[in-house]
Amino acid sequence: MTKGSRAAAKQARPREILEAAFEEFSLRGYAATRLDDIAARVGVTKGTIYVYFENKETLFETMVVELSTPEHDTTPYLAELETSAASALEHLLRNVYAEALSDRYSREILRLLIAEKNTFQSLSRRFKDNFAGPVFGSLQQILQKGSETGEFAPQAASIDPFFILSPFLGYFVLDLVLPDDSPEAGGFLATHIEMVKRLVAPIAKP
Amino acid sequence: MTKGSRAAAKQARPREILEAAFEEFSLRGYAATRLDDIAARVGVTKGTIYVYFENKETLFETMVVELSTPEHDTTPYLAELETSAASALEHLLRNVYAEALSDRYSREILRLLIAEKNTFQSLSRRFKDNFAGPVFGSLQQILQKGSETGEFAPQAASIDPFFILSPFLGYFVLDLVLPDDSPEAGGFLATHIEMVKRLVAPIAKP
DNA sequence: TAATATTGACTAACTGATTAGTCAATGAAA
DNA sequence: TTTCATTGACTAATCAGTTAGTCAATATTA
Repeated sequence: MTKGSRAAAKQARPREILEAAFEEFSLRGYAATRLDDIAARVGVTKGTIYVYFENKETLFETMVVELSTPEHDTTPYLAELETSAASALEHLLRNVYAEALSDRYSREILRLLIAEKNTFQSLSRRFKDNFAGPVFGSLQQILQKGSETGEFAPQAASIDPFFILSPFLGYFVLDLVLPDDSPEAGGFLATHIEMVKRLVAPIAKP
Repeated sequence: MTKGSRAAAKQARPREILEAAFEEFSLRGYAATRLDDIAARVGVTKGTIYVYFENKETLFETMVVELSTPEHDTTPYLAELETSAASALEHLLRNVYAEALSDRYSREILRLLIAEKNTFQSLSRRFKDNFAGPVFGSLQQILQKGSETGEFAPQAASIDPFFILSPFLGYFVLDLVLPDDSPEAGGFLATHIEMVKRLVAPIAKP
């Protein structure tokens, strides 16, 4: 709980509550989380939460929106695409992994979105619009351009962009469910890049 | 609700309750599901559930165990491995997809396991022992054998078996969260097989 | 076959615990 | 002294789990 001047405490309060909410919601899920526990984690009482948030539902939705990574910026890849489609592709993959691994919140929030998909459909839609959509779109452009210039095989343009990212999502989920069994991230990324390059490469049968 | 002779009704009751429990739990998650709603779906009252199941927790765990696919039989792949590592690999992938797509329950149960991983860790362990473990083990053997016989590149033996399956898991999860955006399964599987073959193939740079 | 006794799956109404949400009172900062 | 963020006791609703009692199906007897 933030002390100090009243103004400073009040200003810091919403973020403190959101972070405590994240811990509790990700531990227990939406329905099983008690607002009293969130309040206790901050060091205040439940009434205080209602000063800053309308109700439990709003608190949950705000937490997801505020703590999950904002929209993924895809302009760097498209710039790089002028030089080399292969390096734009590699760059995109490295960034997606880096972002997911560095972000303390996004993995658990993805799990919450999976868990609560029937209860909070609007959040899945948000995820799609802000993250999945742009990334898939850029991938599509990279595949298109690469196959046009002959850097990739012609068929590369018709690969579903999601396929390129699917090992990443699979890794993410395995690590969520069975963290002890998930391979080390660096090696996994290296294999992933290798596999994508071979998949889009012009044919050269042995 | 099953009618007919008392004996027949009693005999069918547990399965009816488990199927109703599946519908409610997968719709709302463990904590938000009401036993009254499960009972109403069967056409009985809550007390009846307690004739057959000890409590809510036991009902949930039994539902997952009874309705999820039993252990995956990997012996066919290992037999096929004598002939061709590549075809054993393809066969394994086709079977994993076929099993996941044909089973009305397994996709949603996987989602529940992801959602409840902190609450029902024992179920994740079961999933690992009965499904993930055997499949990863067979894959490991296929990669090993293929690289020994020269059918695959030498490095194939050091690929993490999970990597081979990761696009499948990614597909599964996307389809769970954003069903409207997931590619058609047949095409996805074809790309997956293609990519795995290229990944393990002996090097032949263009 | 008919009358009667027994069984046990099921119900309905209940209890007790839990928890989202409210609000009048408080007390510390300005 | 005034302000207002915070408290904590409160309500109302929800829901897991319990149990005394019911009644239709079956078993038993005559």
